[in-house]
Amino acid sequence: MELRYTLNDLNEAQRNAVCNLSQNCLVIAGAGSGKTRVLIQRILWLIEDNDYSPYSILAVTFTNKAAREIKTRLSNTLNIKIESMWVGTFHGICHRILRSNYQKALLPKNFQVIDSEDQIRIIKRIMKENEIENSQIQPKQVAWYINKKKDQSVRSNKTKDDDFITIQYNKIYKIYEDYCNNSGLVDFGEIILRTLELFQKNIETRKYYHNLFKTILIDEFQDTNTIQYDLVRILTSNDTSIFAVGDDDQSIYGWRGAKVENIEKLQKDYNGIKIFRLEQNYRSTGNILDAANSVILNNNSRMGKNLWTEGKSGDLIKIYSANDEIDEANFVVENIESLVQNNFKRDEISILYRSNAQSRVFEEKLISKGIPYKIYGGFRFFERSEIKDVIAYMRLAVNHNDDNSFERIINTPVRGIGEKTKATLRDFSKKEKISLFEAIPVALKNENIFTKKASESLNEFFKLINLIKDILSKEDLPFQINEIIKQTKIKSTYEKSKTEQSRSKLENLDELISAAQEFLNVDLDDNETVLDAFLTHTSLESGEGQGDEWDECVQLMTLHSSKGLEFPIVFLVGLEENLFPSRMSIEEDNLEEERRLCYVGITRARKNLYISYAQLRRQYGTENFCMPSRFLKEIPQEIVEEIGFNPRKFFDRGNLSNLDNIFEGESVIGKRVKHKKFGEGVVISSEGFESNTRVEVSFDNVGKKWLILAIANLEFM
DNA sequence: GCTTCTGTTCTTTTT
DNA sequence: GAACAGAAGC
Repeated sequence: MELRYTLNDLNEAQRNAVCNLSQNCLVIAGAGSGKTRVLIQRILWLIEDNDYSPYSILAVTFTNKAAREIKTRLSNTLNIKIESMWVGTFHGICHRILRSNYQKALLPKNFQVIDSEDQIRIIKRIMKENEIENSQIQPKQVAWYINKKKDQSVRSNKTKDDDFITIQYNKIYKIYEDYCNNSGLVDFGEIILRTLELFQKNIETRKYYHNLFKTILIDEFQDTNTIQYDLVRILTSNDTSIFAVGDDDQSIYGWRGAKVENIEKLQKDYNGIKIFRLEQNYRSTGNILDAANSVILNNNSRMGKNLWTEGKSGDLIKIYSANDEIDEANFVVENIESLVQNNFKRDEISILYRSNAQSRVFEEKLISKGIPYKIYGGFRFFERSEIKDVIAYMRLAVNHNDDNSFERIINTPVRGIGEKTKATLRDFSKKEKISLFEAIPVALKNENIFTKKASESLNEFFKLINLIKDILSKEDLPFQINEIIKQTKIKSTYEKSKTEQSRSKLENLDELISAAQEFLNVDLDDNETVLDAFLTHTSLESGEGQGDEWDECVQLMTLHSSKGLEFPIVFLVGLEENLFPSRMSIEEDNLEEERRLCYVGITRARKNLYISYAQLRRQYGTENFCMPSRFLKEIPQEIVEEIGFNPRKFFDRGNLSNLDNIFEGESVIGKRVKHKKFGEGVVISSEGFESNTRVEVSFDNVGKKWLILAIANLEFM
């Protein structure tokens, strides 16, 4: 049945925000107050009641998932070509703009988007080739530095050399920039920076988009970073209106450069902006809301807001004290089983955790009980090595300058081209100033550069890429991919090895073909082919929604990816110090963002919230005793029901008795201790302070272990 | 040049 | 525990 557009089911505050003619609006909306709904209704109101063209509206979301959701909901009401609407992430929108303006943006027509893994690979190679090998400089950190610079619109020629490290960073940045330019590659940060520069340098282009976009709507505004803000700024003319929706309490991407201050900046830069507040929550029970409110109250830097509900207080929040991570998973999965028996659907239940690595235990338990589940994020489909190999073949065939793809596949599957041959080829391409791929035929003309065997292999490879180029001009995408997998011998190589791993890789390759199948009826922009669109899709989208389309799955994801979603039942797991809040954030004193993440987690729940923590957790191969997260203590005791075999009673804790005396001005390192289970040993290091103190003990019989002093109950000898 | 073994290091979140 | 790098042996 087709839904009709109506404003009737909005409350007054929501309706005020949706229907107003002020040029610029800022909606500060708490969790569950109908934020997305307001955004969608606003778009509909502009189109249906104010004669806006659907294509004159730019709506920016934070994730692809959110963009898809908005598009789906709009298409239920509007009878138009939704895909052509400007709804997407900053990256998606900017990419689309770059495609149509590639010449002005100084990009080749077939430029390709690379993901963070590619970026790190390139940096690694650059460091090796330029002999910048120093234990203090890690590729990951260099990538982080470059991305940060790009987020501040700082090009490599504008960086400042502060110390030895930054000198090296800047040197790599410069080479990396040249490398990407020569290879026609664009990373995530570059997509945004290029677009901003395009508008800065080309007044005509800027004017074109000023005329195109009458209004700009931005979801999750608290998560915009500096360059994204600048981009919004440059896209607004005197006639453009802004509609920003955000919640400072849900700002959880500071580590990626997000600036909550942008909310205040917006109020300064857009004079007379009208502010609306949505504080009535329609999602959660009173108890869940109380928990969320009391946790977030511990943060100092807040704009201030208190969510309320007309609903009932509901069930108590259940907090389970697990023996270890396996016991925790048992608890969660057993409860899921009984919930499903009580007529809850599996997709109404979610398990939320702080780090991706935590998902494994839950997966194993769910599999053993035969409960379907779906994991969001984590290992992304398109990031799997076998998938990236196939994509690299396609990319190299499309763009011969793509040295990164070349390096990836030149010897995958193995064809006898080793380090020596590669090095010779690299030298040659550098000397001739041509790409690695184009260097092959030229180099082969010179006798005796390579061994006879290497020459043959290179020649074979050259022919193979040309064959793929030919394949890509025939039939459709699924056929092409299937053919590539065969011709490159990727398929036969995996088929030969009979391991479980190879079998799953083959399955993934099949999934890639079905992903291509779904791509056949995609809407294309100007200047774009199906192949272009597909290759972009593989780096800009994670590959969610692929494969298992059975909708009734238990939902597993990190707290970060849960933002914007809601579930009747939420299991919030791993509430332990050093895990959540994470060790990094404790060390860097970044607890407020971590607390906001907790707030996000709690407010995902509509009806029932289960929280759990383990007293012992195996991590990175060792056993660690853990302390309950400080966030647990911030939830009012009256709305909590503590369950579990051996409740830790974290509310009463905090008294360290005799241990305090031992610490008074004296180091524990070197002291001999006795543990009930592990026996005797020597303390070899310690970190943290007060109730957070952890010590590393080298036990005589069981080796080294990290223990939490407050819990381990060590006897000092 | 390829494969296998061993030792080392790094462990947060994502477009 | 996994991913990676380097060495040894084929």
